[in-house]
Parts: sequence; structure tokens; C-alpha cells
Amino acid sequence: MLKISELAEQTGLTAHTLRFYEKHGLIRASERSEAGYRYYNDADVRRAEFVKTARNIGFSLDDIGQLLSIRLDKDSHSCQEVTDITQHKLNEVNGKIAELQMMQQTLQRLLTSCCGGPENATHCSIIEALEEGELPAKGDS
Amino acid sequence: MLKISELAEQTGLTAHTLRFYEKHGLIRASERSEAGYRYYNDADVRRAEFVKTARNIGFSLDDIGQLLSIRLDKDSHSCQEVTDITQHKLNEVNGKIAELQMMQQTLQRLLTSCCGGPENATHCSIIEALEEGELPAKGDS
DNA sequence: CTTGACCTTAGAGTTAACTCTAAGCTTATA
DNA sequence: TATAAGCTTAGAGTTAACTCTAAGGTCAAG
Repeated sequence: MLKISELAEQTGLTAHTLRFYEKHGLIRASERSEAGYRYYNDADVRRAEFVKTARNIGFSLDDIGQLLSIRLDKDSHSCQEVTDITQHKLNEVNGKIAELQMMQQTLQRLLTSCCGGPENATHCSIIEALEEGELPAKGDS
Repeated sequence: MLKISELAEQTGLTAHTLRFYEKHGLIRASERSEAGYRYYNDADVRRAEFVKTARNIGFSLDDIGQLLSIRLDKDSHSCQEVTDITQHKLNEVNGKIAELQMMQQTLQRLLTSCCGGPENATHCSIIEALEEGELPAKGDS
């Protein structure tokens, strides 16, 4: 049985975060001491580690909630439910990557267009490009 | 001279957003009517469009503030200041892309490991992988 | 002169995932 | 037994960039 700070140490989450997750229904201590101290058993620890792993991959706390309830009752959930969550997340990630790559290209292009030197910015091609507009941006295909 | 909703239409920003930007020092109307209505002249419009372009590229409002003050007094700023801001943003974007690509790979790997079918999740390899931990995640190199 | 569209402000709400604080118990150690 | 470390709770604060609301003033058209 671990106290909250011990679980924090094991998982690399803070005690604050563990309480926060509890408030959001992700993790709880199966036992409490008379004084109200949380005590985590092995199953609790595994659950906390599951949460941490999922979080590190990038799942939202909401996603994690769903994954946890599947994990709790695997028999009445399908693999498809799990892949749906995962695929949805992957789509989101792919979308963000595409957006960022757009920004990356534009920034790269701006940087190569400008001397970057100590001369004053009167004819800075980055400033000029921003004044012109017409730069590729989020939403362009 | 444009009223706020007209400028909103021209720029594709909302009137709310324009007032928000004003509160944050990015855009203002050079004139006000007696009743307090904002009136934007050509220079204001160009400034608003500059802001919108920079925002669409992904610069933070803070970055945009800096770019605007360089733009306002180009003679006393260098190209290097501009490239510093741009490079800094590019580094940030590159970092985020790397993080997301990590997530992308992990999610991809999970998806190919799981059947995704209607069978129950008792042996779902995604759930199992999350239980094992040991998945590549943010911070791994 | 009335109606409806538009303008003003200050300030609160949104989102996600924490992060921290205050005030007060509890527990382990010396 | 004193002290320090650790635990509890409710609730506020953080960040970025909006987004919306309420309460009220203005203006153009019919």
C-alpha cells in the first residue's frame, strides 16, 4: 500500500496531479486511512501507470477515461472501440502535423529570404512579406 | 474610413477579435466619432492585415507585437531582430512537429498491432501495450 | 418616430491540463 | 513531546487567444 507521495514517485506524476486525476475520475485509492489518507494497492498502481502511459502518448484525459472503462470490462467492449479512439487521435495528430508543416515551410521561406544581418530593417524582406500578405497559411491546401 | 464591422469583413477577423487586439495593443482605430465609434483609416487597415497575416503563419500575439514595433520604426531595428523572432518560432514549430511525429508513430504502431474488429477486447493488443508501458513517448530520443 | 442593425464598455466564460494556496490535521522521528 | 514532513480539502490561478454577455447608446431607413 502506497501513500500518495510514494505513488507520485513511482509514476513520475505529482501528488497534485494524482488528486487532480482522481477528481476527474481517472485514478483513485481503493483505501483511505481513518484520517483520510489515500492508500493505493497494486491494482491502483497499475491503473495509474496505464494513465501515465496513455497520457505520454498524447491521449486526452477524456480519451483515457474511455480507455480505462474498456480496460475495466474488456468482455463487453470490442477492439474496434479501442481502434476508433486511437484512429481518431491519430487523425488529430496528423492534422496538427500538417498545420505545423505549413508553418514550418513558410517560416523557412521567410528566413532564407532575409539577410538576417545587422543592417536596419528598412528593406527587410520578412517584414515586407508580412505586409504583402499572400503567404501560405493554415487553411490553404 | 471603415467602421469596425467593415474592417472585420475586410480582414476576416471578427469585431470582437479586433477589439481584443486593440486591448492588447496590436491594432487601433486612429479616429473615433463623437459617440465613440471606431474609424479605421488606410494605415490602420494595413496594420490589421499585417497582424492577420502574421497570426495565420502562427506567430503569437506577443511575437506580432514585436514585429509591429519593428515595422513602425524600421530604421532603428535590424534584420537580425526579425530573423531572431522568426527563427525562434521555427524552432518551436520544429519541436512540436518532432513531438507529434513521435505520437504519430506510436499510434500507428498501436493501430497495426490491433485487429480492430468486433471481437471483445479481452486480448486487445492496444490495451495490453498501454498496460505494459514501454511505449515511445515525448522525451524519448 | 419607431424599428432594427450596429456600436460602446467592462467583465465573465471557454478549453485543457494542470499548478498552487491556505488552513488545518496526522504521523514519524529525535 | 516537539518539530518537521506529509496529508487533507476547497477553491483560485495559469496560459493563449479568443468568445460572449449585459446594459445601454447611435444611426439610417421607412
